Amino acid sequence: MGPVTGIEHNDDGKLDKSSSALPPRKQIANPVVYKLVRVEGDGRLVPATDDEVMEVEGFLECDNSEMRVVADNGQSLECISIERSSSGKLRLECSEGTAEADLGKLNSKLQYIEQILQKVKHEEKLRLSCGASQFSADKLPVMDGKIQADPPDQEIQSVATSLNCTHSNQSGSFDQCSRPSEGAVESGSSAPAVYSKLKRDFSMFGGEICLDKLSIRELHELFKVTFGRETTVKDKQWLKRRIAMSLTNSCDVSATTFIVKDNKIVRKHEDSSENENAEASISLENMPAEEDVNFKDSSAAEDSGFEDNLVVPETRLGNHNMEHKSGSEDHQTEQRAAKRIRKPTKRYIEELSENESREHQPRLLGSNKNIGIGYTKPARNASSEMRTSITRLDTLGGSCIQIPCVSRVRRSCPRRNMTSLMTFLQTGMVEAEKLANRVLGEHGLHGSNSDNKSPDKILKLTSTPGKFHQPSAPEPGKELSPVKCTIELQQELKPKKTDPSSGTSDDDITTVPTAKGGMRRKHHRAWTLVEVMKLVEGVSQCGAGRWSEIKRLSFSSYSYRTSVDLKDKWRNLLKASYAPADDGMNSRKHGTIPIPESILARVRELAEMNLQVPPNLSSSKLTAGNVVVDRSGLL
DNA sequence: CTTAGGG
DNA sequence: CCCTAAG
Repeated sequence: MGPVTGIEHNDDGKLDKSSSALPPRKQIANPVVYKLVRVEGDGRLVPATDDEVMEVEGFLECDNSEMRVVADNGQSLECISIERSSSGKLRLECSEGTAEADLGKLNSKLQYIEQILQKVKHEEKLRLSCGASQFSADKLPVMDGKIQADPPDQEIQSVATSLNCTHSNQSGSFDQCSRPSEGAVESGSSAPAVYSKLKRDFSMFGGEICLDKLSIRELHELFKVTFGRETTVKDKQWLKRRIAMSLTNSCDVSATTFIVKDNKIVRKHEDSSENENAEASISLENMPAEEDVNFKDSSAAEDSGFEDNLVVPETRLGNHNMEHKSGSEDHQTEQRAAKRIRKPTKRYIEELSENESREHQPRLLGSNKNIGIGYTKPARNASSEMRTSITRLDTLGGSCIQIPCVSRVRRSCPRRNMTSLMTFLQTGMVEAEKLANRVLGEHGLHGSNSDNKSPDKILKLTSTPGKFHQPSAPEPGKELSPVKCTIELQQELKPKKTDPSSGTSDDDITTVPTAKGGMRRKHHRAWTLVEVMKLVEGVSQCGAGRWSEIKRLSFSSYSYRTSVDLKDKWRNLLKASYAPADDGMNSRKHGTIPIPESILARVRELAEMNLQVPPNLSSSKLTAGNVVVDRSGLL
């Protein structure tokens, strides 16, 4: 959803929290050291600035006491099953490996949760503005307009689900926790089960309503109780919102599971006020109810598809819960929810999209739209990407966004990095896709999503969250792979089949977007043996120097090889054939592919031929045919 | 536009 | 590979 209405600040999204140094006590208690870092688009972690730290500080402080618990538990418990990678924005760095992973998960979850919350909030606001407020009045008091609930939305459900999911992880303890008064909480929901659950969760808000009546001083107290720290903020709205958030979070936390935590929370609430207590209990209740089921659902949802933002939110929720569990208290969660939330993500996304859009979009639009779609399928491993893509969707609005993501991915991976296996798969897949596309039509519209899908899938499977290199379908993926034979065969076949139309598709792959004046061409494509052979053959047939002709005859399929390229390559071949004479070995330079002696020999012959023949050839094109014959005979 | 050659 | 000059 769009902009974050309720959220005040925003971290840019990239920021992450974690922290180590800031709160002294935390360090003491917690064996794990957290560091606040910003995750750059490329995945690098950059130390957070003071400002950023400040933003997050609150969380840290609050967490101090519990963080440790979380960490411990988290490690042993396995905080999150959901694996959304932190690729995007936030990431926790931990000194401890295990903790690290968990934390990362938690963070990602938090992010999702935040997003959801924002979304909900946003919706609520809208609703309120529309006059829907009545709705919330009784059942769900509107906290700040934040979340209330209109359960009808799937989003809410998803949220609930996610919450439950979290619980499920730690299910054992949960059950014990309690679900005392589900009925009471539910108050009047005629909605479906899920819905009702939500309501329950939100019932907490009921307490919130009271917030409105509270004086600032009272709010401060409440704040203190809730977050364990005092606040000097005089903004009533802010306080209310904050508290509301914390409450919401607390619910999650309870869900998360730790009894201990629950206890803590409960205590707090008790101290603070009746309302809070009620909420806490409620939240607990809610969570436990659907634990397992929810969890599964959420995961399923992810897998099923990201089309809806909702899905993402779910995931996030899960993460969020995890975090709570990990150690963050209400207030932590709250802060995140309030601050981090989506905005950052959006920005982040936008930035990314911009960068990529320059180069990728043009290409994508023209040739591969499908790819984007394919991504939609969520893969856990690819979570980071997924996220990105999703985000993009939000930003751009619409399916279009997805495409960019894909392109982006492609971009990131120059192509070759993928393992040979990948290449192999890709080649096959890509070609198949291309063929299909071509058959369908070159328009670039490819009607077949399926084509895209498969590649995407592969990519997802293969690729790891981190950086993602994907050779990507769009690319011809011909020669890159180390495995020459297979690839070569494919390549050869492919060109012939696709030749006619291939030009277009190839272009996509190869062309260089060159936005400004910068990038000129593609990312150097290594010459494959097949290509070299073709070149030699072409030269033998057409004669050296008639590159355009050779290009047409032998390289029509390879759009990325221009006549100039052929010429250059030939030049290199000549050099190679002559100079090193042969190492004795077929292989040539390290990086370059080994050129079989036979080919070199042939190149030499042709070279000699050219020396002799040139006059003849040059004499006339018409004679070319004759010339060719002669040559062949000579050879 | 195609070649040829230098970077 | 890229760029440019020359035809």
